Amino acid sequence: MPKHAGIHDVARAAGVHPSTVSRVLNARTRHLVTAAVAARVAAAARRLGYTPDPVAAGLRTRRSRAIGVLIPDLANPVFPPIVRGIESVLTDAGYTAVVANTDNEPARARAALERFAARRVDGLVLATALRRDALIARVKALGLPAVLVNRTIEAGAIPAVVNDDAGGIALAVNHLVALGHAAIGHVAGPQRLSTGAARRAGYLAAMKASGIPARGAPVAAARSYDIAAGAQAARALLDARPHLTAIVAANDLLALGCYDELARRGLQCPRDVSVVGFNDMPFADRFSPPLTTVHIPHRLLGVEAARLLLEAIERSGAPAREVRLAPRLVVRGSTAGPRQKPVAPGARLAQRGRRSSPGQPPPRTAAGAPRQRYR
Amino acid sequence: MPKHAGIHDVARAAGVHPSTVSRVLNARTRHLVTAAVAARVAAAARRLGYTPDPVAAGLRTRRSRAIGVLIPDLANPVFPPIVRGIESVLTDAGYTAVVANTDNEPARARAALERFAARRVDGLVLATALRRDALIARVKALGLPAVLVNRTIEAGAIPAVVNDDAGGIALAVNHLVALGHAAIGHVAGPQRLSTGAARRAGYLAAMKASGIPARGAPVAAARSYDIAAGAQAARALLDARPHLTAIVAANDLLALGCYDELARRGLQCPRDVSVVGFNDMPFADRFSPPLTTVHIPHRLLGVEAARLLLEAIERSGAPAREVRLAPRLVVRGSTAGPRQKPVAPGARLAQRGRRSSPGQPPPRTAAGAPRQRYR
DNA sequence: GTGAAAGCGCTAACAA
DNA sequence: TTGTTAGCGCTTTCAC
Repeated sequence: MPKHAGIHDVARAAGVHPSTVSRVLNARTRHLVTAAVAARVAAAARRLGYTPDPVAAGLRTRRSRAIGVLIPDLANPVFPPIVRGIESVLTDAGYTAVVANTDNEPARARAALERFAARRVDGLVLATALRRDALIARVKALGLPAVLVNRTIEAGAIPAVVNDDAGGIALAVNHLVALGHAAIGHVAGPQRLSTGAARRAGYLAAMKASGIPARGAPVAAARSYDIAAGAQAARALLDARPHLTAIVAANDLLALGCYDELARRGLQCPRDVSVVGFNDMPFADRFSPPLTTVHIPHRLLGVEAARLLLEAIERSGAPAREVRLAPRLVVRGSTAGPRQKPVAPGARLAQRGRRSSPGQPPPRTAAGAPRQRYR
Repeated sequence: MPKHAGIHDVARAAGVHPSTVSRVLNARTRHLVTAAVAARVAAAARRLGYTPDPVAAGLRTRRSRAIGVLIPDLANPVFPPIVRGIESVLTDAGYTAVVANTDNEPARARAALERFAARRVDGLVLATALRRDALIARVKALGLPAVLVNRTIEAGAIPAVVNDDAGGIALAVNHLVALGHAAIGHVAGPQRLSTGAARRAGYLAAMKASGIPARGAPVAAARSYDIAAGAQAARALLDARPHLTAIVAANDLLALGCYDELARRGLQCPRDVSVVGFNDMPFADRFSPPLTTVHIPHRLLGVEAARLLLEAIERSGAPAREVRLAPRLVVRGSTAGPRQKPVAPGARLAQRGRRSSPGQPPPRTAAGAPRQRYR
């Protein structure tokens, strides 16, 4: 059984009343106490190994100093750095971050939210937001300060830290256009998520800005942000438009799905089709080929979200700011100029081992690709 | 301001005494109450949206129903699945998992432990254990039930869920020997960690069992489990033994470091040197070449750890069991038979683009490698 | 089977 | 400046 010294023990040892001990230990009230007494109390506390119980304190003050963090999928490598950013800021501010996984299921998110509410968390960081999210209404009903991170909601009177998704996709599209591509398709993310919708819109806008007509900008949306869904969407996209020379994927996992579908068709990346991802997840530089992608400042996203939340907790009247972080393009080995002649639709596995035709720019292979390390 | 209905509100609404409400809501005491009254109370509770406050309850019962989880590095992809396994078991059992990152720094681990203790967690899951870990003494002094996961301590009277590290490494060594390798080196992990030490010992034992003399089993230990340290160790290893045809790395990140060092020397994997990793981290099948590695059941590791902890909490007299999970080898593209003639020590970048000599078994390339998906 | 009362460890108001 | 008192929301004796 854990045995903790209580405030009474310290008070007895220091020969003062418990409330004095409390005053000494609380930064806001320490100045109300004689230096001599404060020293005596501090000494007794140290001697007894006394740790104030923040839970009991919270019961009285109605502040738990705990923050609930909702993550859609910890196994998606984008989120751990975000979590660490959140955690580091909150810990430094004296809060405890309690993170829960939702597996992208609204029901789990709801359940986790209720557990957080029951534990009387002081605020929430939500990385799970849908564009139209019933959870938000519940959060507001509970009166809990909350900040969204990475994903945001449609009509947002709630602070959020997001990427410039449209701007990031424009970077990708422009990179491909500069390489000489015109037949560029988009494997979009789930349209119920702000990232999926914003990146899709950004793709369409960037294509238009490049003078490519709307019908030359095909899109297939994936049902979720994972490899299998990416492969499925790429398949639909390439079935409809076999002559595409480049694909902009809405995130890196979808890009990996594109890799798979290209391989299945006997097409090589980037020789036959260039692929760009989004997020620059850890190890994206290790893929085969190393993935050209849009880098987002993962950790900073978490840091800013936590700061915004602390701000919202301090003065609850503050307006709901949205912080938008700038992404940047990281060029690796999955993009190259288009081939002179697009591959025939029937091209199959036989082609796999073939070397690039002479006269073409040499394909960038995994080994030869310019490699840029993450971090 | 969050507004929660309290037990008194429910009592008033149901026309009973608060203690009766408490009895109804507590599974252990519900049978002490009339069915009629119980129904009335339940209805009132639902109507008011009453959620019992586990924190206040904990103050009284001295059980917080919270478990602290210490993770060395969430950004290492091995840990998220472990965390999810832990979380799912604990959540189902009515506990809240509070996870903290230690960045592999004992001081942070200690600080996090003290925060956990202050919050009166009911138990701990530690993924951070050093072979000789001062933290453990503190945990025992606090009287907290604890379970180790993945890493364990030297002299262990504390329950743990670990991999059969030696057995896993034997799988790797035997695989290489079967391919015809004899000049096999080991890039070991940090020797202050049980995984680093056990895998090193396993390597030496397996080499010996294969009839390879001890001096033919060179080892270089990395300072930490990351890519840079792996590259550094591989460098030392190859400087000392330039004729190695295979390297067994103590984990996947170290294996990636080996990839880097081989590339730097103008050597190709697996043509010139085969590499085996350990852990089968997510996306290991995506590397270039896809990594042959020892798969460990990440999620199950977490699940078992959580179960063991719950067991330890229920009956604190239980003996400290150690659960050892069996790994399995996953063969991908980073291993192949050795070349007839080892590459000359001076071989350099010029060699990079060279095709494999005729008459050799064709190197397994990324595209052609047998690929086995994780999950 | 139900009500009454005390108290978990702490803080905040008020009194001295 | 320090002590006193009440009570945060709950559980658990103990009476009835």
